[in-house]
Amino acid sequence: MPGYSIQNLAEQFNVTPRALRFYESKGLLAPAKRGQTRIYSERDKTRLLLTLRGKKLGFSLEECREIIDMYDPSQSSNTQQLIRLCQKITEHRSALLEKMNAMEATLKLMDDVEKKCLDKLMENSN
Amino acid sequence: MPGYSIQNLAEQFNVTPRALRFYESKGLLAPAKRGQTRIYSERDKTRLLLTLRGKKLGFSLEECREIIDMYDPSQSSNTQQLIRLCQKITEHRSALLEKMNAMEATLKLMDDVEKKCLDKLMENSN
DNA sequence: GCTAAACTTGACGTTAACGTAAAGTAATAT
DNA sequence: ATATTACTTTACGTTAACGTCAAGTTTAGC
Repeated sequence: MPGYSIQNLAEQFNVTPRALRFYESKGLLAPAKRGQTRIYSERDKTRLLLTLRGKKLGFSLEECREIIDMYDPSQSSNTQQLIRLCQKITEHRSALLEKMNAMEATLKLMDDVEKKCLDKLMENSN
Repeated sequence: MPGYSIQNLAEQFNVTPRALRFYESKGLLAPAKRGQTRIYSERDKTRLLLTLRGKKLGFSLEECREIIDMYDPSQSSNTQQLIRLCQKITEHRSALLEKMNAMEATLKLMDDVEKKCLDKLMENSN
């Protein structure tokens, strides 16, 4: 019997069931239902992974949904949609590259501070 | 006459004066005052840059403040504090590296989707 | 000296992303 | 059969990060 319970999936990703229901209400997940009970598929699991990944990068849930929906294979698209998708990817990529730059600048700063810090520690131990 | 007005600094970074006052209330900025009027120094400007950089990476303002305060040169520290700073840097770096991983995975995904997208477009044009 | 523009301090409003509590149902264990 | 446990929906509460007035003050131009 495939599929995960809400509690199970929540534990796998270290989030609360409430969060999963909330993501569903925002259109990020769409679990099947046996009666009232939610059953999460591999597709849901993947979308959850992508959602949390997006969050970690500072995207809003709305932005996550836009991205994930677009990339979802179930969107077998016509030429117009494919072109639009390519455009969107370019867009999203440049947003990511901006973040990448910010990240590298921050890492560099950290290295500098660490270096100065270690230097001072050497002095202090003289 | 050195220093920037609130409006000027806000425009430089494309944020609102309200945001700058808010950041000040959260301890991220500490502009001088000529009477009632705020005057922002280069130090304030740098701290603002770091704040916005942190935000872009998905850190909260509180986290930004913690990081920036710690790295601020005005914190000429004793041995204990220097050791603590080194530890914190290591911590922050691993948080950043996690984000970096998420970012690379996302870029990879984008490349894949783009490739499939272009393939389909080729088919469609046959 | 007066007006308009830019600044100030409250204080309340708003959106996102959930938390939490209430009240009910359904499956499971004893 | 009943009690515990896991699930459900509904709804109000909360925090972060500002936005948006309102009401007053200070500075710059004429």
